[in-house]
Amino acid sequence: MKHSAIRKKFEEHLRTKSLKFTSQRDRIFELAFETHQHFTADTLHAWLKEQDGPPVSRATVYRTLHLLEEGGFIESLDTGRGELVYEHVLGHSHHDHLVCVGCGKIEEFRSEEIERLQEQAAQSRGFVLTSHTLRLEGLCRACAKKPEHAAAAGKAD
Amino acid sequence: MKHSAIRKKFEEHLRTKSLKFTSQRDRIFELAFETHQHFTADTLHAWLKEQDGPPVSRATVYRTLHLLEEGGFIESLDTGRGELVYEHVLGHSHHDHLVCVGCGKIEEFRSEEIERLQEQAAQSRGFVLTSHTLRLEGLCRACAKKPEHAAAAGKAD
DNA sequence: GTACCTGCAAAAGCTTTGCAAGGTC
DNA sequence: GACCTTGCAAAGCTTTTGCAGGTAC
Repeated sequence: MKHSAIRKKFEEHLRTKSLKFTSQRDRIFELAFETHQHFTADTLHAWLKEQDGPPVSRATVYRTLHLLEEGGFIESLDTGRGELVYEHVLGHSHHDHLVCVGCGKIEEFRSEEIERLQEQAAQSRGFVLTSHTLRLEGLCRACAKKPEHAAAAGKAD
Repeated sequence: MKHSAIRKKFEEHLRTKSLKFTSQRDRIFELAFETHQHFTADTLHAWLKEQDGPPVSRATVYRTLHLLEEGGFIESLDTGRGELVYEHVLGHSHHDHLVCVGCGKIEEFRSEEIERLQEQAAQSRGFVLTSHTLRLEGLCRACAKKPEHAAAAGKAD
């Protein structure tokens, strides 16, 4: 889906819920869809500060992020330590994450087979799936080579 | 692995790191391994309060939980909303989670095939896996029947 | 006796909320 | 003009930390 189409969807979403299209929401939306990185509310807030426009409060960032999440425009996943990370979703198909515990890098991947097996596992237990999170943790190629991480690569204990 | 063996391991772990075996640690350890549920630090703290013994501070609960996690006795997974949930691990093989978004129930499951595919996906991207988290979200059989959840089961909106 | 531990209470970090002023439709 | 939004600052949560007294070894 193209950026302009997604943007239309967003405006439409706001209209549907009789919400206003404000400049703050516009800027937050744009940043969320311009980046190809995962970001936290705080990161996005910092990006806004770097921009030319007037400052946007942290509260508004959080509120808008919720709005976008509810609307299915972005998704949150957590770093594991009390912080939510967002990524845009529309125009960007579903995928899972490989997280490097050495450097924090996040890679995305997708396996149709895993998706299928998940569906199957859920069904056999009577669940109707709405979403899932698969997070593989380990060391990326670069970190696995570093001596200080050699131990972690060898064991699971 | 039997409870007594796990307990020995725990005592040994403490000794190895020249840490003391205190009554607080003992009680926290016991609770973590007695339960078959997932628990938060706060839940465990509440369980301690219900017991006959003297109260144990929240700080100690957190500290001991970290200790147990480091030692590989328990694992944490997050609910998705700023709260860590623990479960014991030794004497309890690896598994993934099915979480009901309707009632919060957590079911465990394991699929060898998914495990294998994960390994494969990681390897092909140069990652050495240390752990993973697979969390399927949806509605359990009971919740899927409830009218207030019917919508969620059908759509992703 | 020497670390190490504990409890308390305060602090920290992320996120949410109440309220009055301001913007959108 | 009505209602939704914003910003601010304060509060809410879970988790962490400094310190003084207590405990295991």
